[in-house]
Amino acid sequence: MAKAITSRSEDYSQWYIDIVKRAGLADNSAVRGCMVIKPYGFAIWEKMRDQIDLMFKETGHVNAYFPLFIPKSFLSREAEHVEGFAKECAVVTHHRLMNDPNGGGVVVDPSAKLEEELIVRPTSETIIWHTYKDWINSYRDLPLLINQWANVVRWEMRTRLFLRTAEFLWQEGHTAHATREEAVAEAELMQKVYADFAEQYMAMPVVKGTKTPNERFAGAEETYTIEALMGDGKALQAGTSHFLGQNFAKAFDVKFLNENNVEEYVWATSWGVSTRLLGGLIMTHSDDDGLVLPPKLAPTQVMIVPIPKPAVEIDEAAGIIMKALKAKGISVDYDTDPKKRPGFKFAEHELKGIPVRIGIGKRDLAKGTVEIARRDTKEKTFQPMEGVAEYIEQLLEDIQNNLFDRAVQYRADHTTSVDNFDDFKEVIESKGGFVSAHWDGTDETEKKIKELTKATIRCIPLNAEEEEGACILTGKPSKRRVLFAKAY
RNA sequence: CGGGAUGUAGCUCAGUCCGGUUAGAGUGCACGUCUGGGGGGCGUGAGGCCGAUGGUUCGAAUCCAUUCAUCCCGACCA
Repeated sequence: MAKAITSRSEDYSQWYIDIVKRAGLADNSAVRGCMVIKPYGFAIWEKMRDQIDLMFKETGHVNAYFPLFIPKSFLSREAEHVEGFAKECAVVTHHRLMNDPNGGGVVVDPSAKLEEELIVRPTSETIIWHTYKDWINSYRDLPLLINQWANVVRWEMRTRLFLRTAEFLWQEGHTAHATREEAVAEAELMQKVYADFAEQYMAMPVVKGTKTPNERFAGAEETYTIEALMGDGKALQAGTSHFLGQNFAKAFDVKFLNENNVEEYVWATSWGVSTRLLGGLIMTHSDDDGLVLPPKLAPTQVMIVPIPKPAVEIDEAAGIIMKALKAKGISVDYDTDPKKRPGFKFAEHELKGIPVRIGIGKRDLAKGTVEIARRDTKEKTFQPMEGVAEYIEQLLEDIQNNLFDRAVQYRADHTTSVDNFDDFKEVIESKGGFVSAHWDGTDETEKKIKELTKATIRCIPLNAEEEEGACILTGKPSKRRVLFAKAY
């Protein structure tokens, strides 16, 4: 194993790949664009998933599961939707293999051609709304608040571990409502749920906003987004929530009778976050020594390392500490591997982002203390054995808060307001980050700016104040600033 | 789909230009040993149809052709 990972300043992209691989999060697989999520990476995903799932249930949603395959014809029911996804779909055309009569292994059996091809879901609006038609008849059937945890496939041209893979894991919520207002409220609520999760658990600050028509989800009337800023100054769309209007209800003929016995189309939302969040987590906190995990999402929050190796007194002290930590609901492990040396273990656990390390050596024990090292700042202190669990409980909270504060500060330092196009280009090209600027509200201007600078409008922030201004490109009047950035 | 590159040990790569016994290194792995407060030292060992196919040649990892795959940079995207 090489001793160091590529430094962030040297090659950010390679640094990211090094972290993912060396920390044991994921690997490339035999299938192009598809990754193997390794146990440690999956453990983090499980922590995230469990928490998000809890938050969904607290807001009244239930889980269900819909098929992986979607009849091809479903995709063409909603015109914009097919436009948005058709180019990147995997298609199942046959259902059987046979031995090659020429001895070349197995080949597709031409007689097993499907009557109608099946699409491997890139997202499930169509199959779900086809199903909802049967489930919804009356206003009493509404709202329908359903989520599913699933894998989806989008045949991307270029992939990156976690950030963009051909197959990825996600959740997709699909809700049906009696009124426009209620559906809009739902879409906004889920954006808030995502933002709360990102900030309180991932310690990743996000900007809540709406997408421009150009960046909107295919088939949506409004897309609410949470946008995070990564360590290289690029933005990451971390989660989206869509108000779908009546588009899917009309495409799949989903109507209900209201209280006045009048037939109406249903109003819809859909919303999702994916394993991409793991990429965001990595790029928000990690450093040149490896992964840095916020305590709330760390599979192991505390690692105890015996120095230099396990021994009776050390094992005893470790046992006492572990018991006290576990009683507080803190996950802790004791690294008893006799073959590996302390220095190796320190580096290894730092690489894996374990928030707190406790070093116990005989020298310390004689003084009744242990060494405590925090991952986020690399600071080490000596603490008395007495009350060490309370100290660590507080320390984990401090680390969680410090990571968030640090990320907020970074974002503040990398958010720039500009009022003319020269400054805009300069900031996008050199400093990066979010650029707050006026825009005339047109598709053409947005596309032109993207062409010229590669920056896109990440969102129209929810909290944007009304402010008279002039579009940085065209000089036309604008009522508020929007956030631009280069994005993943 | 355009542009660029690479396929040799589990991993990272040298060797290829200029063909010549038995294909190398580092790291990882196994065993032994001395160690032990920030990625240890020494010793021994296992591990390869040099991406695939076909050619040229007395002889191919090396030259030629074809092919497959992967990676990077673009356009597309959560």
